[in-house]
Amino acid sequence: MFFGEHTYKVDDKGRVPLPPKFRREMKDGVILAKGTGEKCVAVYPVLEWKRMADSLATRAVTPAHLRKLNRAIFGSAFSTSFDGQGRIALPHPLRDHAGIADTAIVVGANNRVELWSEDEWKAEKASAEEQAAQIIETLESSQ
Amino acid sequence: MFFGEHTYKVDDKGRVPLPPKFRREMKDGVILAKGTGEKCVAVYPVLEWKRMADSLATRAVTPAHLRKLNRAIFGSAFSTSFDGQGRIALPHPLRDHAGIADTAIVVGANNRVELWSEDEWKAEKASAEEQAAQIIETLESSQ
DNA sequence: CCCTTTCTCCCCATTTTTCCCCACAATTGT
DNA sequence: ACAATTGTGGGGAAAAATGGGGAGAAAGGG
Repeated sequence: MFFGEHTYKVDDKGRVPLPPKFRREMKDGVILAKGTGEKCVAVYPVLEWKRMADSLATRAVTPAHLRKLNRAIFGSAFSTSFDGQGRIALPHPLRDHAGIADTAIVVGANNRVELWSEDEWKAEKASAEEQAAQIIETLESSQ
Repeated sequence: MFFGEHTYKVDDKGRVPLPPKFRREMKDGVILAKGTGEKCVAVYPVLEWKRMADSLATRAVTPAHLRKLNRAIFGSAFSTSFDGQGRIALPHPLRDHAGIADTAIVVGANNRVELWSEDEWKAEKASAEEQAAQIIETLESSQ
């Protein structure tokens, strides 16, 4: 389980540290993938990612469908691990996708970790909080 | 398992490098074939390709059917291996089929690798991601 | 049948990138 | 206050990306 929001520098070699607590849950290696829908990079512990990939693959209805699905799932995923200082290297396609320059916001999101650029995160957080507030409103008014 | 999306130059002799991780899984040689259905080149490790060809052959319903199948499978397949720099040479028929000019997108898709032209990949990726997103939606909402 | 041309394959060279290691400052916990 | 951990920055060795050169095989035309 990953919690919290942390800010880290991305050095000019594209390396990002993760919080020590996160590393300990990911020492077997991680899978980097594009955040589905959002402009961020998703970081999964390998086991968690395999579980997800399997449950997706079983939804394929035809061979052509499965090929396409594999392309989407595996094509956007990169396998990597930590260096001696607890950093991971961001592949260029992913860094571009998330628009991450020299600062990354590292966000714990239950079963995965997400990396955001400062700008995208600010926008996402604002809209997330607004939506959450609305949901809470409707919940409370229906009591 | 093949992961990720990588961009490589195709030199004027039609040679394409593959990522080092892919080479290590393919050092016994590879089979190049037309992507079934899609405008791409499929690259299989020999063992994986044999497994596939066998499983197809056992489903042939008549001898004539089997002959036709063999022609289709083996006729468009090329056996090759890596040169000293980790490149494979693309036979002309395949390069034409995939419309690959001077840049190839190398996509890991689980048990195989695919080579795409920039344009075809852009289109395919968009539709593949859309499909995946739909499935993810249904997964999440069914939880 | 032989010569020419093309293509393939293998080797070498250069630049770029990646990876692994070390160093130091800042922070945390004891 | 001290020791250990963590954030940040680089240096240097190794690997990888890219580009050609040239020998030999295959193809094609006279």
